[in-house]
Order: sequence, then C-alpha cells, then structure tokens
Amino acid sequence: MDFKESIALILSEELSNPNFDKTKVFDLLEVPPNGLGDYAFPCFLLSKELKKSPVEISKEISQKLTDLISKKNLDFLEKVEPKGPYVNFFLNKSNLSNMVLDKIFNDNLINKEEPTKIMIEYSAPNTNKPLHLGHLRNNTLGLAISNLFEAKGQNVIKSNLINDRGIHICKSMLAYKLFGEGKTPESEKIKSDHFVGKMYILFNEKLKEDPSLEEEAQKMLVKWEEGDKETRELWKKMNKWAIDGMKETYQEYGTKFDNYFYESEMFGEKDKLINEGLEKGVFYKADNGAILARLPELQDKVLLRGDGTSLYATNDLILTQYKFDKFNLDQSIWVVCNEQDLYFKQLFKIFEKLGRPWAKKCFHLSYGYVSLTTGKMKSREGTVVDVDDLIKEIKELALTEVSNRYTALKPNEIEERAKKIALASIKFYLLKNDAKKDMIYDAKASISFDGETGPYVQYTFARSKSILRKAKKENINYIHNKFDLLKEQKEIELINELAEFTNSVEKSKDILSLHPLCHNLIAIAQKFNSMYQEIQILKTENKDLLNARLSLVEATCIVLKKGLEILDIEAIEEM
RNA sequence: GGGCCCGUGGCCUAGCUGGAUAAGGCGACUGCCUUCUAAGCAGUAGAUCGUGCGUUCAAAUCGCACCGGGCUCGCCA
Repeated sequence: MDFKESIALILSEELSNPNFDKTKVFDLLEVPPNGLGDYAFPCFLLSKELKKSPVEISKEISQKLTDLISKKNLDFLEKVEPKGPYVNFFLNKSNLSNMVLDKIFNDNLINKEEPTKIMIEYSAPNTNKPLHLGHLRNNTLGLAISNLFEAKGQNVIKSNLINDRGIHICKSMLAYKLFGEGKTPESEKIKSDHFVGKMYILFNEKLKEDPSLEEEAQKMLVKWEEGDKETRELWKKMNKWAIDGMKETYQEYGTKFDNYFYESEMFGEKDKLINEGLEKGVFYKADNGAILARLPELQDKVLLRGDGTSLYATNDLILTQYKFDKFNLDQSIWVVCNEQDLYFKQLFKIFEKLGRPWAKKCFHLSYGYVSLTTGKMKSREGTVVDVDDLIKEIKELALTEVSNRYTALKPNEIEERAKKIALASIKFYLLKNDAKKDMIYDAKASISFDGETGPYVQYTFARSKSILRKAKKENINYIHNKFDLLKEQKEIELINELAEFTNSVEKSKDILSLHPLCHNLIAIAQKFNSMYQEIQILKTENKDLLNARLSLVEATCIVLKKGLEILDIEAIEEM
C-alpha cells in the first residue's frame, strides 16, 4: 500500500461517512502546490453535505487526525495541518527517501504489464526523395514509443513500410530517364537518395514547361504495374539508390527496425479483396469503373482507379490482413502524421465493415505536423529541412563546443562525443512537446544546448557520474544505507522528482507522447544541479550521511540513464 | 461550406478526468568559477490563460457561440 492509499484509508475511517469511502477519498486527494504539503484533502464536497464551512471542517479533521497519529503511532505521517478549506498531509521524509531509493536500487522503476505482441509501424518513407524533418519526428517518436512499450514488458515489432511504388516514384524515374544523362550518384559524388530527390525536383521543374509529363508519368505507372522490363529495371536501380541512402541516415541517427515491408511486394490478392467487398456490399463500382468503399458516416474512399491500378489504401488493406495473419498481433499501431486522421478512420472502418475480428486492434498514433517558420515544407519544391543536412549542421556545432572544452581528447573521441550530444539535442527537441500537437521547427532553438535540452540532461548525468568516479578514486566506498539522513531541502526536492519517474513513464504510455517523461528528466536534472551547487557531496564529514548522499547521486544516474534509454539518447560519462 | 485539431508572459512550451499564489525553458537584466565539470547555479522584470456567455461553492481546465490559425474532404501517398 502506498502513502496515498494509507491516507485515504485512515481519513475515510475517521469520516465514517458512506459517501466518503476509501475510494472516494482517494480520488479527492490531490498534491498541493509548492510545499504546502505532500497530499491535500479539499473539504468543499464535505461542506455541502454537512452544511458547514469547509474551513471549520478542515480544522476538525486535522485535529482528530493529529490525535490519531500520536495515539496509533502512524510513523509514515509527520503531521496533518489545516490550511483554509484544505487538510494538508506531510509525509515522514525518511520513509519517503527509503521507499524511493529502494525502488531505484531494486530495479523496480517501471511497472511491467502482461506482455502482448504489438507491431509499431513508423517512418514509412517514399523512395522518390530523401528523409526530411517530418520523417525525423516520426522516426524519433516511433522508436521512443517502441522503447517505452518494451520497457513496460511488451513484445514490440518495429516495422517500416517502404512506399516504393506509385505515381510519385514514376516522376523521379521519368525525370531521370528523360534528363538524367546517365549520371549516377557515384559520378556526381552525392548521397544516393539525394540524387533521386534531385530528379523528383527536376520533374516538377520540367512539368511547368511541359504539362504533358504528368500524363507520361501516369503511363509509366501502368507500365510498371504491367511488369514492363525496362521500367522495372530503372525502378530497381533508383529504388536501391533511395533505400541505400535512407538506411545510411537511419544508421547515423540510430533509427532501428525489426522488419521491413515493401509496398511493391504482393502480400495478398487484390481481386479477392475487391470481390469480397463488393459481395458484402461494402464496396461499389463508380461509373468510370473505379472501386470505392461506401462510408456514409465518413467519406467514401477510392480503392481502385478507373484504369484498375491500385492506390495506397488498397495495399494498406491487403498488408494489414497479412500483418495480422503472419504475426498474430494483439495490436497494430501506425505512427503517422495527423494529416491522415481521416484516412485512418476510413481504413479502420472498412476493416470493421468487412468483419475483420482484429479491426479494433488497429490504432493510429497521430502526431502533429512539423512546419517551418517560413511555412509548409514542400518536397517537390525542395523547401524541406533535409535530415542529413540537419544532423550534419548540429554535429558541427557540437564539435566546436567539444573541441573548445576538451583539447586533450583524440580527434575521433571528440567526434564521437559531439555526435552523441548532437543527436541528443535533436531527439529531445522533437520529443519534449506533446506529440499530437503541431510544431513549428525553430532552427535556432533546436541547435541550443542550454535549458530544456537533451545535452542538459546528459550534462547532469556526466556530472553525477563524475562525483561517483572521484569517490572511487579517493577510495571512498559507500553502501546503500541510512537514506533517512537525507533531510536537506535540496535533497528532498530531488527525491520527490525521482519518485515521479514511474508516474511519468506511465503517463507517457497512456497518452502516447514522451513529453511527460522528458519533463520529469528535466525536473530531476534541475533539482540535481541545484543540490550540486549547494552541497559539496564529497566533503560530507559524517560517514553515514556521505553514504546516503552518494547513494542519492547514484540513484539519479540510474534514473536519468533509464529515461534517456527510452528516448534513444545516450547517457555519456564525461562531457 | 462539412469534419478534425490548436490559441497560456516578447518567443517556445507544461498544466486541461475543475480546486489554494498559473509551472519550466529561451530571450532581457543582476550576481556566482583557486571548491565534486559554469553545457551549470542563485535572483529580478515580464500573463486580462484568444473573446463573450453559461454550468459550478470554485473554470486555463467543462458546455455553447464567436474570432484567429492549421490539417482534411472519391481516383496523391
């Protein structure tokens, strides 16, 4: 039983009112703002029922409970105090420290769940252009959510569906065929996916001069679907360029997958699905021969064009069936930007109407749109923030910082460290705000290493590690003992934040956004740094207190590292 | 026009299952490195929580309307 439950129990017993049983009291208990207590019970509802002033009620309850504490020796409570219409509870600090630190050292930080099998699909790049900032938010969120589920004990299959077919791919291909002059990424000495992206931009430039290119591309798609040899050869060549380049970026950034799907591969029979839908009356044929799903509650969705070629949705329907059949999933999560909210509602509705038993196991993790201060990013115009450029820029910045500070390090060590810091900076920046909210990418803020940033958390970790290293060097051995000696205000505040870690992970899982965890890590770092400034830990005279303090430092290290791991940020020992 | 989402100090955000002085960061200004890493710390200034009405003992939080912004609405992915 935790403290809140214990308080609810004694309070409900004291009230002995059927409308204020333990559960009700538990729900009413809240955490008061700055230092007014550890828990508070508001007396407004009670006031209504008893027809008495809440201030008076608060006084009475506080008096009774204070008597009870001394009578029954309830040592987890330090005191109970009335403050206006609230009864404020103060926990015994030594108890709190013991509970929190024991939990950390016993590796009991994250509440495990019954394991289920979950596929998390993210990134889903198109093979006509390199990855941009939008993908980066997706990749970062997708991996962090996967890590979070795994930390909670779930079996996660991280999947990436490569969108390697479709009209947009044909556009890059057509541009290359017509204007590429047989050049290659090697001959031009540029990263292979960027080479393909250039072709896509070239297509759109040429399209302005010659509108018939649109039709040409459409013809190419038909040829592709027919399996035309020459078209397929070109497609294979350019796809390899695109995918190889992207995999380099994934490798560089740390994006990981367990499984790749390629949209071009057949995962089932298209005709069979279409026929099933038509027979069940879920689909219908339009005048021009196109096949649509009838969704009066949303918007009808086109599944086959008039010319019979398939669309993204068609393949999604087929692939999802395959996913559930092959992997026996308990849940399938798509990490996709909120522009596609309607699309996923439609997709899931179709599953439901077709009577798929797994329809309700599908979930769209919708995250906010990333735009620039200059407006929306447009790949076809080349006004995007390229992932490779972004990483390079921030790495260089970090490199300058590290080089200035650590002249003694070898160049490769400097580079290594700079990279870890740079990636931490980007990842934290992309995860610290509510995932479902749109964001405007602020280049200046994203490259900052001060304040609420990944490097700040890394720095705090490095500082705490440094204390432990120095202790070891000076042969100061410590044991996990006498945590109740931690009574300084700064120490208590840090412990309170450490205690929040479990909740913050829980919250992040519930709302599928990492920002509660990020904010907790920042708060822990702030409290630690504040303590660090005020207390010279290694100068602590009392041996027992020194033990407790070093334990607290170690506990901070453990929690920060655990949190950063979920965010896929490396905790570094020195910085 | 229909649907979905958003609107909190100069800027970026947290808080939104209603509760006590609206919490952080950036930027600005003042201080603090012969002491465990100053990528740090301490402090100051800065907010009619888009507007109005309503529900309530109590509204940033719930409801409605309006204003402003974003996304989306059958043959893109």
